[in-house]
Amino acid sequence: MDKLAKVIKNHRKKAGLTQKELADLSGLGKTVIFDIEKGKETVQFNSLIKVLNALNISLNVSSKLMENEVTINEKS
Amino acid sequence: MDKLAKVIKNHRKKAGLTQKELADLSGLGKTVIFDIEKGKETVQFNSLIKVLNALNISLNVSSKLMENEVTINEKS
DNA sequence: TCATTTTTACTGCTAAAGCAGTAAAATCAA
DNA sequence: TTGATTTTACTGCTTTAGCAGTAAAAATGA
Repeated sequence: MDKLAKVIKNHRKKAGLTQKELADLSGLGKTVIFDIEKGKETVQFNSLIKVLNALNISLNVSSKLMENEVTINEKS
Repeated sequence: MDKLAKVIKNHRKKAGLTQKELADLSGLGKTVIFDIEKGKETVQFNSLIKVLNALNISLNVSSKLMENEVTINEKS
């Protein structure tokens, strides 16, 4: 979860956004952005998806039982 | 989100688990398992991770800004 | 250095997620 | 078909995530 936090913070920085700006862009409150980047585990999956979409980050699942990886969110 | 629901349901079936069994295995209530497989978007990220770990499904992020994909949960 | 911006952290409050219990509907297996 | 299992769906109840507001700490930059 900490890894995800770092990825998100990194992308936000590279996009030149403040936490507040990312919050507005994602349609969320600033608190959640802060919490996510802090690595808080108990956030809504929905909130995470909104942030990932705003930052154009793909979320994928894979396993030994699957031939191909599957992308969960729709932004590329 | 619907895609994720199908992946999870599929893996559960292949593992020969009922929703209740997966719930216990994940340390969650049966309601959440049902909700997740129904494609409910407003579930705790934490809950999802627990289910994915129980089913040995990797959750990964990727983007154009990243060279390599990053795995979020620790189970392979 | 000093002012401005940003981040971190805390506060109640409100909305809702998660829970077990129950029961009907659906699925499965003998 | 028939009985047992599983899934779907709904019920209150409890816990808590998310919210804005505020302010201190940290970072930025002129």
